Amino acid sequence: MSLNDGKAIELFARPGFLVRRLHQIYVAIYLQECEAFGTTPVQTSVMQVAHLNPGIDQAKLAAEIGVDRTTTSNVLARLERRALVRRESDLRDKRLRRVFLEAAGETLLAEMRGALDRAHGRLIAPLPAEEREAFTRTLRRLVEANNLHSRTSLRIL
Amino acid sequence: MSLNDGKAIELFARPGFLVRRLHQIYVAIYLQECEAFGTTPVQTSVMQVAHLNPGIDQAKLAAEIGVDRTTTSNVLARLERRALVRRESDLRDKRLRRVFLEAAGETLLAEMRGALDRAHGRLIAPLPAEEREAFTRTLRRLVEANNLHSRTSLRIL
DNA sequence: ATCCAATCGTCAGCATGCTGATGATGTGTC
DNA sequence: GACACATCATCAGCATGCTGACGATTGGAT
Repeated sequence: MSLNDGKAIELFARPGFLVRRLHQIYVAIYLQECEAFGTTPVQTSVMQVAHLNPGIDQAKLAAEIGVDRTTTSNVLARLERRALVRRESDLRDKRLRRVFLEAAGETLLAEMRGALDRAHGRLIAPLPAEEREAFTRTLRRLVEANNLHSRTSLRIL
Repeated sequence: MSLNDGKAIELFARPGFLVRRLHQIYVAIYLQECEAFGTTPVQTSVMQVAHLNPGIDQAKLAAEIGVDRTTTSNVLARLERRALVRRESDLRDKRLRRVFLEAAGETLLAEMRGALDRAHGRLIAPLPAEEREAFTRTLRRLVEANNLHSRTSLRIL
């Protein structure tokens, strides 16, 4: 049984199955390209959001990347342990913990830039150059249209 | 900050980020549609492969769905606990544990058919009907081309 | 016959993700 | 001012995924 023998067609015609597998593949590619940095894809997303939004609270940060608050909290704890990120309780609203990217985090993010570009590039490299942009746009379209289906939806204005 | 304000464009132009998010969304849709069955997407894939290949060993089953042996072993243990699946040691090659879908598993799989179709359908429903097929084909193309990048590659003849 | 390399299943350990629950805090209403 | 309700962060618990390691077994080479 293989990709090409009829029996497996079932699974390989399923967009949900293929998306799971493609995600898995992206993680593998990322880990190859970013091995030297010891980070994960989600950790990188968290740092990017913290870079662009210094002082954002955890719940808003979670909404930016579409990960629930619990997971985000855990990811931040790991980044904080490595001193890439800092969390400060808000003095006015004591429920909030505000997130800041530390200097070490800024440096790391800058150094990762090339590896990150390569990782994303390799994922769609098998497509003809003229189809890559369209594929990414279609992905984005599906993500935006289906956004509300998952518990922690991305924030959309 | 939102999907549309320039700052977030960064992440939303990244195919890797979008694939992670779309996978997350598919899981959420699956769990809505298949809530009554108490299964996960991977458990369903395992059962489908066991249905089509009675007596397949765990390693080959893992390769069929692109999940590593350890995870597959855990998934099978859970399915076995629910008596949906049975594992038998091979008498000739004692390293192997052969997997069989139990009658209860066959029944469940049959009952899930409609919900599964709906789940996969909803994922690509936001696309114009004439683009859905092409999108799924592109996904498959990327999965096949990048297959070898992840540790547990899918078996390809 | 004996060693060697490969394979299989499992273990420990870690990182994403989810759920439901809880405690602390804010906000709005009356 | 008191009360209900919402929001934030975290906890426990579970399911996917990965890595590196291990013992058991197999098959091939010598």
